[in-house]
Amino acid sequence: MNYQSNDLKSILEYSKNLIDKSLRDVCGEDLLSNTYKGKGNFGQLLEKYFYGYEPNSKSVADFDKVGMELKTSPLKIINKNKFRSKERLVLNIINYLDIHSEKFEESTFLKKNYHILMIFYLYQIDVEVIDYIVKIVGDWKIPAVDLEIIKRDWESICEKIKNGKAHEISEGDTIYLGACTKGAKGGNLRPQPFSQIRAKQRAFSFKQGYLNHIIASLSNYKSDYGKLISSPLELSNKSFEQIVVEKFNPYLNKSIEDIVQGLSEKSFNSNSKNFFSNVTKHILGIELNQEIEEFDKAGIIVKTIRLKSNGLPKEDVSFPNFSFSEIINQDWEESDFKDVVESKFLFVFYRYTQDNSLILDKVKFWNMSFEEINESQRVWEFTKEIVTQGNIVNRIYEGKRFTNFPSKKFSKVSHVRPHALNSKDTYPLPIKDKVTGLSEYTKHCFWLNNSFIRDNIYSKD
DNA sequence: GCATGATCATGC
DNA sequence: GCATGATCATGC
Repeated sequence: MNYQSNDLKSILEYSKNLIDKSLRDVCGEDLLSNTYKGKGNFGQLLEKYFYGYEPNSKSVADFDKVGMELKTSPLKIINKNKFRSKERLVLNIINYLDIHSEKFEESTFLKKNYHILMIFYLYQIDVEVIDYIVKIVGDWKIPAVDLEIIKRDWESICEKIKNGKAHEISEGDTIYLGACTKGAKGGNLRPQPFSQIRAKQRAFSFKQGYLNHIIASLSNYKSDYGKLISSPLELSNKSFEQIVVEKFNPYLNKSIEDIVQGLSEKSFNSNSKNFFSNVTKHILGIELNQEIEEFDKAGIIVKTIRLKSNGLPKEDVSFPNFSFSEIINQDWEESDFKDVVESKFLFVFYRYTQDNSLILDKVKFWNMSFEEINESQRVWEFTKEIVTQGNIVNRIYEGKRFTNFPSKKFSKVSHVRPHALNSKDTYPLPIKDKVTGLSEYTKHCFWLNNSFIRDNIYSKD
């Protein structure tokens, strides 16, 4: 191979040859000789045929002489020449049995993933792996501010293991560094040191939003992001969540009119749909035309809730519509709804007073507990079952259709309801509905029950 | 007053 | 043209 494995510059220069090329372009001869059997993922093939070493899962870095790991990851294209990550980046497997005795600074995770040679290729459906085109090759290290957040993420994952709760770990527990399930669908249970309960195998991962920012930093996109935290020192005695919540403190119990007082009416027109999102940005000190960098990196979902004076949220909270034909072919582990319920949320609660003014009441970060995630899975499985059986409509009464989708009575956490322009705004049904014979149905989505938001998010702690 | 089905309005 | 956040309408 045409590089020196003990020389960073040499490795990088050699790697740049991949840009805008496929594996077939750069190592066609070796590939097409009889050693390549048309099998293997992109990363493995790249290691073997381009870098000339056998894929390994050692706990030392791939280019161990220079302390750099090799990671490959797929991109999707959003608008011409702008790339987004197709998925999270899966890092090393979490060794439940050993990790509790590690310190972050000397951890396997940090040794292996602090310095990464990132190779991003454009994923295309129905294209052979060796024909994927590499788009970005970059020498990347964890930035100092991110390192503080990642350190706390790593520690909180360890803490759960130390408390005998490895089986309750969720990606929503943490900010940038997740612990994603890895291995055979839902199976692959492993022992943990401080509990008899076996836990799903998990690996450290950079969340999808975090990867988007790595991509942006390596490809010099002009960014329209505002930062909440500019120096690692700010994180020395406060967590990220504390810092964010404290920014809301001066506005607590103030009316929405007081909060936006003196600000331009154009941006703070209370009829505008992004009004509350603008108010949140204002409170956090972010320009209105900017996105909040840390939230985007962490995939944090901000939900503004208005509580009626009796404390019940005025509305349930909706999520993106699901496709009927997709859900019947998916497992829970790969479903979009699982990603949603394993996200971290920022809830901003306003409350209507007796005289009908709206005041900022409470702000909190939240993610679903283990039991609530299981409950969401039950709702999801039931929904899948109904669509699979063609059993959507229960009866028609006075021209109105009543469905079998899981209602609020089915689960205290979540229910399924229409979410469409009108009843004619539909997605195709993979199996015709038995009662009506319909082959398409009004778009539906999963909702969080307002009573659940009151009892398990607003009222707790 | 709530649950469920239905629909609206804006911005990309 | 559609996703998203938000709201309406009706019957129990």
